[in-house]
Amino acid sequence: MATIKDVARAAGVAPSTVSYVLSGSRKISAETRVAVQAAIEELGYHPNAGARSLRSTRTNVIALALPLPSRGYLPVGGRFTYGLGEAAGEHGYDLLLITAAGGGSRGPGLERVARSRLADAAVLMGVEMEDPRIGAMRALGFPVAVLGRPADESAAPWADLDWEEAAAASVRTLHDAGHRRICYLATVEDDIRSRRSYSVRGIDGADRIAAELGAQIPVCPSSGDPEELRRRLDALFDAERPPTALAVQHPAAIPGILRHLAGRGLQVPRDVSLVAIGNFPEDLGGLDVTRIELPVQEMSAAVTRLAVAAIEGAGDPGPAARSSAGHVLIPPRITRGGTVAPAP
Amino acid sequence: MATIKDVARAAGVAPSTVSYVLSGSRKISAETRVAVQAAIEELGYHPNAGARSLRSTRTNVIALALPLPSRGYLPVGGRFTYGLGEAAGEHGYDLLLITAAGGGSRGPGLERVARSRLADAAVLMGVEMEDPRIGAMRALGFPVAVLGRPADESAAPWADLDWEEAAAASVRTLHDAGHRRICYLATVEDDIRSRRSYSVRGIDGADRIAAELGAQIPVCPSSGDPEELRRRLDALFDAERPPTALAVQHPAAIPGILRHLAGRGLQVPRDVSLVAIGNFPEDLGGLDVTRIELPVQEMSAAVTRLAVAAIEGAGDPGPAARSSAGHVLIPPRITRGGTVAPAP
DNA sequence: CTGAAAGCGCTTACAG
DNA sequence: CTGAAAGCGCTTACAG
Repeated sequence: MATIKDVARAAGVAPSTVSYVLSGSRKISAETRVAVQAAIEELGYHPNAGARSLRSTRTNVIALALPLPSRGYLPVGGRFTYGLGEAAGEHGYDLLLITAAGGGSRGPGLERVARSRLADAAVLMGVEMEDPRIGAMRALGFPVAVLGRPADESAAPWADLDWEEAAAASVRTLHDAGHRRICYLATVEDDIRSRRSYSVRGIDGADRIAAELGAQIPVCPSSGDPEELRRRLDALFDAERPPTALAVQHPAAIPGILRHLAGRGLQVPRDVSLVAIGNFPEDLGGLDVTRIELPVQEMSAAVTRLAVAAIEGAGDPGPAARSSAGHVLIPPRITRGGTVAPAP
Repeated sequence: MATIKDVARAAGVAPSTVSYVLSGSRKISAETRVAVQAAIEELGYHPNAGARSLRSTRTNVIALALPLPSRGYLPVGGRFTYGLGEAAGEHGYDLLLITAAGGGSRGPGLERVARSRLADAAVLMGVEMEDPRIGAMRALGFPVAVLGRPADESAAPWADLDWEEAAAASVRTLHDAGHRRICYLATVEDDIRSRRSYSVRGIDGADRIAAELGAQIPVCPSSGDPEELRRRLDALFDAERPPTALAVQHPAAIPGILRHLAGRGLQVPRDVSLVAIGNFPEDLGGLDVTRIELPVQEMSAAVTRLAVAAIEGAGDPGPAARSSAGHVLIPPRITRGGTVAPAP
């Protein structure tokens, strides 16, 4: 593999000149610049990443700390990897994956990556309301950006769909259609128990809109086990005053829920209206559901921008600048489908 | 951040001794080993990745070259990232993502990563029968392992589900149930046109079993556009002699296909039998479909093992050893569900 | 406008 | 059993 010395020799200049041509941080005569670029092209030269990062303390890599997939959920993390990879690429960064379990025998991935300077920053996914990773990374002086909205909003820059408003808007849509017996089917209980931020925020939004409307909006956790979920639906619809509408924050379950309702002889939307919250377009496989989709591209772009800003601002500005770093709350957009009808 | 010098000072030894404790490549007295390990623990020391890779020409990173998601398919690449990340971790490697488009302004990702030694090897996904990436990496002396089964089977180590046999077994299952009008619904046409290996292998398997059974098994490409797919299904079932059974290699489309058949008044399996090929468990969202699932863990583990072997054997053994490197063909396992019944 | 030199933090022959 | 020294390939003050 060609080194900077090879390029320098081929171009008849000093290695440092090659470096300056590459970084553009010095004025170079057109003549030598052209010669250097020709040599680079000719030799297929790319700077050695290890040497560059050793010298410059920049790796041009962003680490992605994936959550473990919750039982019964699609591995949401995987769906973000494209969006994040592309966003990172646009800023000149590559993306290094860290699975929560990962690291093998080398210890917990995130801390190892931070300490060994394998990356310049980390994007944290599947964040919990009180997430220990944020404090840990801050203690190491390692920049992070959070995909999600933790309780302490000033602890780190973050970007998220506004799940509170998404839940509220879904319920409001159903309420506006005249429904008075609305049930909020929340995320799977594993996620609620571990206080994943989108779970908690969604439930908070349902509670908030209930208070606002002066309505009772019971919240029911979903289950990753399809059979268990069906039992809960049965319990709900076997009750004396069954709901006429559902707001559902468990995207992967939507097709199964629709099938189960049909199996009970309940037609959607004639007998039951439904709004889905936070699904990927593909989750529904062509089903025409009224929904709030997860804006993967927007979220990926936003959190990447924050990570890059955190890298570039690291050290320089005071802690004040770092904490008010930037918060991006993406407003939910509701897509009208065929699953909401006026209350019977 | 602590360096090897800090550790050496704290432990009262030379930096080289710390290095030897870390690598285990030299006998160290128990006393000094303990002292060094205590200092490492104390200081939270992790070796700087850049320095280490510069010196040792090993990064302990495997690059993952993702395919662009085909239109209408779930981003299959994302589903593999967990499996590959964990497998890599078990071998002491991290995973660096390269999206096909990726690299931003820095040029095509894979070649850049190879040339700059950001990784020790690459795993190639979404491979085509004649995939130019394989030759390109070979020319650079950069080890690869392929997730898929390209035409030139000796060009690189590869691991794949045996799609030919998967297709054949699916058709055979339907034939055994007495069906004589079986249609093979292949992958989306984009994938067929670009000759993605699983597309081609699947169709080859259908053709092979047709010849074997002396039967006509028409092959119909699927479509990423749900509406277009419905039109094709209509054309199929409006024909004079409509199929009584489908083998479907387009996992994401299964729920939509079942709904569309139901919409036409066709009951599965009473009127039409169906076998799904290559789906993830979550694709079906609880549907009880006779199917051959994609063995993500097995495939991930196998291709990672091949990548690691390619790294460790790089340079050392002759080209003979490299080309016969190792091919893992995973036999399909059929899971009986409720979508196959005897022919009417 | 360009070059020579130091040094980033490691690993690994070389020496004892 | 341990240490001193060279050097991996870059970047960036320092010098002209």
